[in-house]
Amino acid sequence: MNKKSKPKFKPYKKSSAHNYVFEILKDYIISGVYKVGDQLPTEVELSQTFGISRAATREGLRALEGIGLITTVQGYKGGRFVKKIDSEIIVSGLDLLLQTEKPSFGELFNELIEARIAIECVTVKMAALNRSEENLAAISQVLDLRVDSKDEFYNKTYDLHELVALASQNKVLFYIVQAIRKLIFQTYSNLALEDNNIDLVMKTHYAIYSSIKNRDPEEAEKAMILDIESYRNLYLEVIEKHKKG
Amino acid sequence: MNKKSKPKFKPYKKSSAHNYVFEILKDYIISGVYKVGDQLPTEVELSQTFGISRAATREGLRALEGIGLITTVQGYKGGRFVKKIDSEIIVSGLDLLLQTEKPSFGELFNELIEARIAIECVTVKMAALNRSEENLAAISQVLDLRVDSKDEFYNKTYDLHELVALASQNKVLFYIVQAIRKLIFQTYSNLALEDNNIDLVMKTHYAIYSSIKNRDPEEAEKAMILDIESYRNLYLEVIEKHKKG
DNA sequence: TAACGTAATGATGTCAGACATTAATATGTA
DNA sequence: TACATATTAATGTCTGACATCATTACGTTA
Repeated sequence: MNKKSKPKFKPYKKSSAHNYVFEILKDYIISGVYKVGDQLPTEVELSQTFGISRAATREGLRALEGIGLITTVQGYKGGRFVKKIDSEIIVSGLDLLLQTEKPSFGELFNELIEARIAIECVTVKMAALNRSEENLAAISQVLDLRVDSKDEFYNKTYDLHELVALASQNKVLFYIVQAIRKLIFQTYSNLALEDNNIDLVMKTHYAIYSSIKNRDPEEAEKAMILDIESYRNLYLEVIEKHKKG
Repeated sequence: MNKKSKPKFKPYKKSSAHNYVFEILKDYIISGVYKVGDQLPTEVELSQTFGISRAATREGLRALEGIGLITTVQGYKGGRFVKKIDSEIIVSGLDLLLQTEKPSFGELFNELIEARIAIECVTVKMAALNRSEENLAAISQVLDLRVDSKDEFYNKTYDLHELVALASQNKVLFYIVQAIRKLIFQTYSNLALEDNNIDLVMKTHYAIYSSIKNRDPEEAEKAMILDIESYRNLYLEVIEKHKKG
């Protein structure tokens, strides 16, 4: 949003000042008055328009930062900026939730993989039934990408599963799939995967693609299970080595 | 935690003061130094032990409040208290995520219900396979509860689906089921459901129970679909009336 | 004695105003 | 041209005072 055409805020009445800042700005962001990447007014401007102190304003902004709606940049050309809302804001919460149970390294991994199998088997079936031509083209494009390194390969994998979830035409499931996958990769990112199974994974990916293309939910599910299970085994091998080494 | 045996914090060095407060206290809460319901030291105490100002301390606390880890109580006997971490911290994020797409009332509802069907069909099958005797007893107990009012009835329903998800023995799926259900109920809580279908719901609930008891995943899935679909229809009727009225 | 009003208490909430820090940019000098 | 320095505009921090809120304690009165 252009800073010159900024909206006029009403000064606050009830509730606390900091909470008022939080609520109002949250509404403005959600309703799109401030869009992704936009800079919010400065602390001083906000406190003036709200008619409250800078300290209270900052507390409200800090809460907004906490829920992941804005980021803060210090220095010249700094300020508060509206963040892109993506599945990340679920990931941190899900992580907290699971950590409170204090599961072991392997336990958590298995539960996450099981959850992936459970949900992604559904999304891949839905994708086979509901996918558009655009969905199919996008998936095909990712499969055709030239892969030069192991890392690139796993990034590509990342995209494929997201695109499949997207093709299910269900946003709820799409975000949940994303969140679980992100959590897995961020939790176990320290594990360096071997690249001896790349051929297998490429086969299963192609099987997923073609079953979606052929609108064959049963085949799609089988391929998805194979794919995720092969991932699980890849990781489990490394985890085993990790324990021994 | 007993306030008298409070941990000694190291004064902060790098990163910002408010962020230090946020990170340290978050760690203390996650690692269980401060447990659910415990009162944190007061702002003044914290700022003294951290060696920073009250203002910076408050900002850190506000961020902790933002992510839902603590609550603030004003007045005598007030203070900051550690909140119970439950699926609520995903619900708000998921809500934000879905709102950004600006779906219509009915669109969102259908996607949420579809997601429920997708995931709860899996959890109920897993429950049929993995449930313990304790799980079964808990479900049975909820079914036997005397129900005096419509509201009570729907609370009971709430418990049943949670218990089934719990019986799947997968925490990830359990929390996700909880989150989706909470989001539905909080988004559509203004809709007063008719009670003319209670008999049907009780039947499907019993069917869910007995198929879990008999360790019959196929029957369990069928019953679950019936149950959620009947819910969907209940709501859709009301939504239709809502549009007309 | 019981009921009610009021003061004390201890926590968070708010304020004003100063100065520190940070990082991009502009400027000046070798 | 390249490098060092000053400027600038934002957030970061500090201090110390006062306001508000909600529980508890107390004291007065019917």
